[in-house]
Amino acid sequence: MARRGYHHGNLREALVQAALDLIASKGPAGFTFAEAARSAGVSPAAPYRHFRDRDALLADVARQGFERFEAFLRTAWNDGRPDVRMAFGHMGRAYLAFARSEPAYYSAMFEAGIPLDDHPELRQAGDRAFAIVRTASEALCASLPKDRRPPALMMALHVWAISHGIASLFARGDASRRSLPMSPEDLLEAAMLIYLQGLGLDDPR
Amino acid sequence: MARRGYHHGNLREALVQAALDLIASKGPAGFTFAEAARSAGVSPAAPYRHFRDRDALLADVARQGFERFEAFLRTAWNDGRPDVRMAFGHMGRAYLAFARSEPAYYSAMFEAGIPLDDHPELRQAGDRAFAIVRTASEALCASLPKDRRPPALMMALHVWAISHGIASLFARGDASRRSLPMSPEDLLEAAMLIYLQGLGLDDPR
DNA sequence: TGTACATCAGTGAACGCGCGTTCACTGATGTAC
DNA sequence: TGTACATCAGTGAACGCGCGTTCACTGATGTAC
Repeated sequence: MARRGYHHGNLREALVQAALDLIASKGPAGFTFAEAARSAGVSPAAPYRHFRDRDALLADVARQGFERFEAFLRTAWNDGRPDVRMAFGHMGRAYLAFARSEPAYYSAMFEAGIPLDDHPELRQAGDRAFAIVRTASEALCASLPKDRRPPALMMALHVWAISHGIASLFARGDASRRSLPMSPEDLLEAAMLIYLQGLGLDDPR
Repeated sequence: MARRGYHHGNLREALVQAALDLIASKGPAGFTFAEAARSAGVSPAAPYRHFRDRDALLADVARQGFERFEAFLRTAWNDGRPDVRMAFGHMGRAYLAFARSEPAYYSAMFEAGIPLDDHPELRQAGDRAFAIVRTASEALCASLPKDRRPPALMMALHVWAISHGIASLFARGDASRRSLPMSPEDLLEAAMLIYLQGLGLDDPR
């Protein structure tokens, strides 16, 4: 984070990184513009060159988070390889892995209370991440006989909700996490197995 | 909220109510001790007669929330009447109804980031609410043949997670709620039907 | 290659604000006798 | 029933603090010619 003279060189990114550190240690509400500036080694007025205000920075963090999340899920899904069922499982584990390894991003994305109506680019980034889950759900639905095929959108919403529920109750990295008699990953995997069985997708093993 | 002279008469409750209003409109982070005092019509020093500090008030709101939540779920479950399956459905709908009608409580309970280690009474209140879900899950599991009976605790965790996921993504009352092509209640009910089918509980209808 | 100048990204001092918290205090309440 | 007094729940003024934001400014960068 070394300054190279009067100009910082990379202040915008440094502020985002500082915000992430602050969010990680104090939650989205504990993050302040002034402290982000301080930890980037810059005067309190400098951030205004890059962000309209505090909320704009927070929204940008959330947007970047959704973009990383999308890329992360996409990689795990890997276009349904080696097979749809395995890829689906990978995606679920990736969801939890992201929430655990990037609690600050996750928190900015889902818990900062940013009004989506004021930040259309944020909603769109979130929609793009959800689209991965939806694509995966469509592939899985397509493997069911036509007469008992559930709506893929509904399935995607179910998967998202259970993943988010487990992540925010049991896998977040802060002190309000509940303890659990098993790993969040195992809990999610078991839920998915039962759910898919309910849809008529027999366990291939 | 009329004062009856020098003594307020009911300041403790008035502060809790003020905190709920503030949380409802600005989130748990937007709530301040000073503003709660102001809206209770009392000097900024008065709250210290009833709460050690700001966090103590917030934790008390969350604790009361869990107690109401527990009572609410208990009533909906109604000891498994008229039958276990219907009562289970009632409980699920009650979960969402609580999140929607009491967003401030829900937010204090699950999103305020209160460290559970510092507030054992809060963890206990949460555990008691969860116990309702667990009792209901046990009753449902008991109706399955012994050799394919899943662990009731796991089932309870699944139910809690999917309910919480749907509530916090789609049923919360603020601007960061996602829109949905169906009601949260229908989404949850469909998920539960599929899940129970996966466990081998045939739809009784 | 050198120079003038526009543009950009920072400074630093200042502001008003509301917060959490403390303090010595005082008005009201309730109880012992 | 009356009175003295302990206790309780409030006051109001004050404090130090860190915040978000603004302003006129200045140092650095890059580009036209």
